[in-house]
Amino acid sequence: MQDELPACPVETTLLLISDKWKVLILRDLLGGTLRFGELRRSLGSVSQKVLTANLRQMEHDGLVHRKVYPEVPPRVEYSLTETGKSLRPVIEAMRDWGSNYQAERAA
Amino acid sequence: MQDELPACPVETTLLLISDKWKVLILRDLLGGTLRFGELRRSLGSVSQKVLTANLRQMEHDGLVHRKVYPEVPPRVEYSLTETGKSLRPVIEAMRDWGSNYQAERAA
DNA sequence: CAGGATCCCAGATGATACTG
DNA sequence: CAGTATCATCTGGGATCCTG
Repeated sequence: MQDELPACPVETTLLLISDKWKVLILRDLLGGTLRFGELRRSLGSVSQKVLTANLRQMEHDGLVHRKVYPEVPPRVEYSLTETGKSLRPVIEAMRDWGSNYQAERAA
Repeated sequence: MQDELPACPVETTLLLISDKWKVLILRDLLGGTLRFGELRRSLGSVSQKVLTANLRQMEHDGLVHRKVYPEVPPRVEYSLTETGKSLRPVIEAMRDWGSNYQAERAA
């Protein structure tokens, strides 16, 4: 995405994962490798264009690995790089907090 | 913000803090109470309108507390509610990760 | 199946002016 | 000082069509 990183670490993280779908892409790829179509469905309702764009950025940022199989019909698998996997604590923290918030609301 | 929460905890969290400035507002208010103007300056370059809108949503969502002093000139202080403070682990996780990412990039 | 190329839009953000 | 009110802008996102 950008190649100039903000000085603030929090802003740096925001720059890389603050788009609407990136966090959800991480959530799903943390479960393991997925094909483009599988990922698309697991996300809910992303358009191809947007999903592709997000994945390309994440690949460029070193978060996602893209593996193309020279087959017909085409097959492309996405997985997290080590850097991508290292975001797990962030996603988990969000999951935990969201879970508690939902519970509070129910009460 | 919304009153209907998504089923997924991660999405719930996203719904509440995914706006451009909210995470940074949290980052700064985690350091303690701030006046409107102070918060504005510490964020960098938000417009009043946007900052106000974000704070109002966060107040509605129970993350931020707004205290108005009946003085002239006006004085309004913002602080985090307990629910807001409970987001600290999320922000910290982002800070840690961003910090490491910056280091990796430098190398 | 994966994704490139276009056209289009809403909603978030920004800039400015005004006020209790 | 901390807003409110408007108007202008911009871009992420969506819908559709096409293709190797």
